[in-house]
Amino acid sequence: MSDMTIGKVAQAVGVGVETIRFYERRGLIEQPPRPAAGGYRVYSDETVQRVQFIRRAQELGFSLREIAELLSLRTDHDTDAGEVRQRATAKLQDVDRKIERLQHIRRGLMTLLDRCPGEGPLRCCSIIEALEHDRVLNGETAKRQEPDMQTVRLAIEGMHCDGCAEIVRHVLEQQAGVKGCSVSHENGEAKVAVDTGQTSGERLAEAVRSAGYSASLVTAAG
Amino acid sequence: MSDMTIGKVAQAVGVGVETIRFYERRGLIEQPPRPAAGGYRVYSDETVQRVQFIRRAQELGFSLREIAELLSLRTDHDTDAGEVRQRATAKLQDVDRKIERLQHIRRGLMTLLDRCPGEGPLRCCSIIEALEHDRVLNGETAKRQEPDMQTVRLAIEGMHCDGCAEIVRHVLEQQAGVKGCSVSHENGEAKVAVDTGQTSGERLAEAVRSAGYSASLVTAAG
DNA sequence: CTTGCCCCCGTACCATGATACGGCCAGTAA
DNA sequence: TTACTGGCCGTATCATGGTACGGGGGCAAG
Repeated sequence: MSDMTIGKVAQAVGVGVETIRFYERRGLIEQPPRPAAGGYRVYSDETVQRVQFIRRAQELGFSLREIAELLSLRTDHDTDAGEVRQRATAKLQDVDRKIERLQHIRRGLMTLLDRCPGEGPLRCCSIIEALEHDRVLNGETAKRQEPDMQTVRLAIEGMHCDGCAEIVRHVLEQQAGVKGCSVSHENGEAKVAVDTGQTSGERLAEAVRSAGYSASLVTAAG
Repeated sequence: MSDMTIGKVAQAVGVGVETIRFYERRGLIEQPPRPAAGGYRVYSDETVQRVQFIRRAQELGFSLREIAELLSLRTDHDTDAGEVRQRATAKLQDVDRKIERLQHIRRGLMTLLDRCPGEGPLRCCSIIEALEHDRVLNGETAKRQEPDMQTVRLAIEGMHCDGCAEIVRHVLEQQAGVKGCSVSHENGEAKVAVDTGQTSGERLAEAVRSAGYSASLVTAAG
């Protein structure tokens, strides 16, 4: 399958001709010389492989710039596999950050939708109201240096043994802003020392819920 | 705090002057007329509110285009609050899709990193190799109709009671491709009926681990 | 009255990943 | 030979959310 025109390559990979040319301009693939005799450029199977490489790396979240680096690593025979691994790890962290950011957004939207009446005149719309007056999300922008430590109590159902309590403690301790916590399966309760500048009780409850328990904030002081 | 210059507005909200102007060009905020007497444009507190609205909505993942719509909804007094809620719901779904896509990417990266030796010459690099030859991700492109059902066994440590087993079962059942499963805390084991076209044993183990247990694939047939 | 900071305005530019257009030429089939 | 498809090439455009620059003018303090 060597000796193809650009259109064949595009078809083989399932992308547009313009896309191939775009990758050429970006230096991701080499443009074969135009035959001295004139006529069309001759592409080989190697180009197809390379474009497929690019597409697969894109599916993994790598940008074209990063893919260019991966490609040159691949060509450079001094490259250690650890170098590649390191990039993949970095990308994984990158993806994790994006996911975290989106989950942050998700929590904000959920909170608004929770409070929303869902119908009626606009002046009753809690969403618009929140956008007008509240700080909707509390992470990220609030880089407050002085932590605002509080103790939050969570009522947790579904813990059947100390092992469960142990797991809940583990989950809570992994949350940002949690400085310490104690969990008791006898009482069905967790006490969490938390910097409310970094997280909120509701978020902690959500974390516990996503581990498979039911959790709710105990609002009354104890 | 009315009667401010554009710079004051920018400062009050914590954005650049150029950003305000950009929003004006995009029709998100109205540009006050230049005084007939000449001099600087006079901005009011309302502009500050409006820019803050925009920023908050951005934090919730709305694009400027969508925010423009929200703003005009807000002005239009015929708007029902349900309209706003509907947009928020749509955005939530949007965010969920993005999260899913990223988690898909994440799984792909994890799979690659799992198999990766981490050092040595490049020809041993399973990551490069996968990009060269494999279909790295299996969702989305591979819409295989015929499921490839198998039974996977997981050895799980840390389940102290039936409640734990219950939770693990719940976690497993939420995974894509899982058709059914049984979990026993006595045996420290889960048997999962799974479509390996949609997920992998390692991914299931990972899911269990992220719920706070330790899990490993039982490779020997039982 | 000068210095220096800020506003005004239009335009250009950044990254990202393509897609589109127009004019010309190469190759091929009827 | 003619017509049609498709390669070639440079440039422009799209969406997204801004940032930057340059020339000019306003405004206030020293």
